[in-house]
Amino acid sequence: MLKLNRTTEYGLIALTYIRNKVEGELTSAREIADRFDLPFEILAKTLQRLKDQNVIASTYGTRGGYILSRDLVTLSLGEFVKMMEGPVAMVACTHPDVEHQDCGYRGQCNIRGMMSQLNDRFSDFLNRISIEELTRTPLNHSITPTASVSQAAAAFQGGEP
Amino acid sequence: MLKLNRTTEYGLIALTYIRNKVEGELTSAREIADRFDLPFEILAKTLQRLKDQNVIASTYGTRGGYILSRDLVTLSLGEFVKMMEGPVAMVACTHPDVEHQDCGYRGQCNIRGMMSQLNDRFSDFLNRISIEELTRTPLNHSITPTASVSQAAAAFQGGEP
DNA sequence: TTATTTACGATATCATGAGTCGTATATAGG
DNA sequence: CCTATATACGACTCATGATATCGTAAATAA
Repeated sequence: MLKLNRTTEYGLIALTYIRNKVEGELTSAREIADRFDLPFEILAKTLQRLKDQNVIASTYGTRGGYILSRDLVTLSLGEFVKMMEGPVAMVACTHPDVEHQDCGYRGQCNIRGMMSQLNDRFSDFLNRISIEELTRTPLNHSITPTASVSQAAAAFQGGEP
Repeated sequence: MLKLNRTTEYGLIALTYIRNKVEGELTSAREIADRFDLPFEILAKTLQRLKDQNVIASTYGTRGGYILSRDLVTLSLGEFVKMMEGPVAMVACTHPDVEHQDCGYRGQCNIRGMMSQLNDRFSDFLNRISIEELTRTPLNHSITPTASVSQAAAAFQGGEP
């Protein structure tokens, strides 16, 4: 179904929340988990991962927490997804990072070339979207039911599933 | 990892093969399964699905098989994936077709608006790619090891996973 | 009548995503 | 020094959905 992992979603929720904090204020995993009703352990791991990738920085101890440590303008969705989920590819067997995983059809696949091109275009699509853009909120820390969904429905391709 | 279903891949392999047949010649599921070493039952179902969606037409009986019945130029990857896998969305909960599946975070989600926009852009990306384009092969029925993979690797974003 | 084909549903298997549990380590504050 | 609150990290279980398999029906050419 081509959807993002939960961890990626949690990461975006967390980053959106953190980046809207006043400059210099720390955010704990507990705070975010409570605020958005997310499973604490998973969110904690997600944040640790973001810390490993130098997107956020951590402070140990009682009043510790996380703070933004990277310019989100230069962080693309492609890079972000890669951090969260590993190599991005619509078709795994053509992906350079996964190439050693021989799909077995190597010599008799008639779409490998096209799929490789498709992967490129897809990764290009993801790389043109910045996390800065994606973590903007109309209102700060917004709790918006978002009315724009109906527009989305209109723009979406028609036809029955 | 944002990858296509196997059925979608099988469908593309099949369509690529079928469209390169000489005009009017039928192709059986067995023929494709044998040719590309794919599980027959699944491929058969895939073809039946494509037939239900009027992409190909079927002929019953001993010398039966499938033939193209739709202009692939007007068939987009977005539409195709939807046929194969159901509603396309990077984030399920914002998708109009899936909206009734309340994710539970409705009132307290800070990314719903952005995710809805992302879904739109993603579906736009998929809709701009035609299946005609995607099922072209450099050589007919090509069995090509595709050298373009190295270019793909170069174009791909760098950094370690 | 038989071999070959599409058609369709039910079920089993398996991979992986998602979540849980347990423990270690650091630090602020009393 | 002690305790509450954090991050840090690994091992494990569980649920879901993708993938594959099985069985059977129906059509048609030879």
